[in-house]
Amino acid sequence: MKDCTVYKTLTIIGKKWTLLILFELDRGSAPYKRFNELRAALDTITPKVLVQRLRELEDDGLVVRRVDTTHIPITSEYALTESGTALLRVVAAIKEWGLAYKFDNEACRCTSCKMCGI
Amino acid sequence: MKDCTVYKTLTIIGKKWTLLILFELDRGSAPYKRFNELRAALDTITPKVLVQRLRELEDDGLVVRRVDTTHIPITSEYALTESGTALLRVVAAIKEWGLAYKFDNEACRCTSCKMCGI
DNA sequence: GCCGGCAGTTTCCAGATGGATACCATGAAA
DNA sequence: TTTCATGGTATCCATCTGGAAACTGCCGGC
Repeated sequence: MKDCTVYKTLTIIGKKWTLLILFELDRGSAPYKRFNELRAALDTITPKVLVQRLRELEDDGLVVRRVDTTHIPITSEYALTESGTALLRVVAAIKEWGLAYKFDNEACRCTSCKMCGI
Repeated sequence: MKDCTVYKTLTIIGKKWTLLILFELDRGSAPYKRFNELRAALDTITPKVLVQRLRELEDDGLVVRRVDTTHIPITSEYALTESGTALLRVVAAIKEWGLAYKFDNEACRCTSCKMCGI
C-alpha cells in the first residue's frame, strides 16, 4: 500500500499546512516567495513546521528553492514547480466535490478563503 | 480553516483505511457488503478501526448502513451513496496527477492495486 | 560592541491515532 | 450444554504529529 500512487499523494497533501503553503506560493504575481514572507502570511505556523513542509515539498518536486547569496542578508526563496501547479488544479476537483455533495459553505465559494480560494 | 471545504474533505479521505474501505464497497456487483466481509477483504484492519471509519463515513453521508433483522444472526450491511461514488471519481483525478507528475508506478496503472484500481 | 533581521535548528511536550488483544450479547446448531 | 458466527466494545499501549519556546550563525548598521 505504501507504494500506491493515491496513498502517496494523499500523504503529501493531507499533512497540516501543506496546502496552505502551496496556495500561498500560488498567490499574487511574483513566483518566488521568501521564507519569512511565507511565515508571516501563514501567521501561526512555527518555523519548524514551515521548514519541514518546504523540505518535503522540495523532495517531492512540488516546490523549488533558490538561495540568493548576492545580497546580504542571504535570502531563501521558494516557488511552485509545474507539478505543484498541477496539483492545485486537482485540489479544485476536491473542492467541487465538497461543494456539490457535502459542505455548502458560501465562504468557500469566494476567493477570500485561504484554503479554497484557488 | 476548519470550516474549509478542502480541509474537511482531506480530513475525510486522508485517514488511514478510509479509501480502502470505499474501494472495497465499490468492488464487484453487489452494492451491499457485510461487516465481516469488509473485515476479511481488508485483511489486517482491526474491528475497532473498521467500525470507526464506517461510522465516520456514515456521518459524512458517503456510506449507508442497513441492518437485516429478518435473518439470524442479524447482519449489518454497508453500501456507497451517490456522494461516495462521486468521491471515488475525484480520487481518480488524484491518481492521474500522481502518474503524470510523480510516481510512475506500473503497479498502479492496472486494476489489481486495491487502492488505485478504480 | 551591541542590536536587529534572515533563515533556520533544537529540545521538550501534549494530544491524537491506530494497532493488539481480549471481551461481549445474541441465537441457532450440534 | 457447549460451540459457532455475527457485529461489534473495551483497554491498553507505542508511535507519530505538531506546537511552544528558546537558541544559533551570519552580517550590516548604528
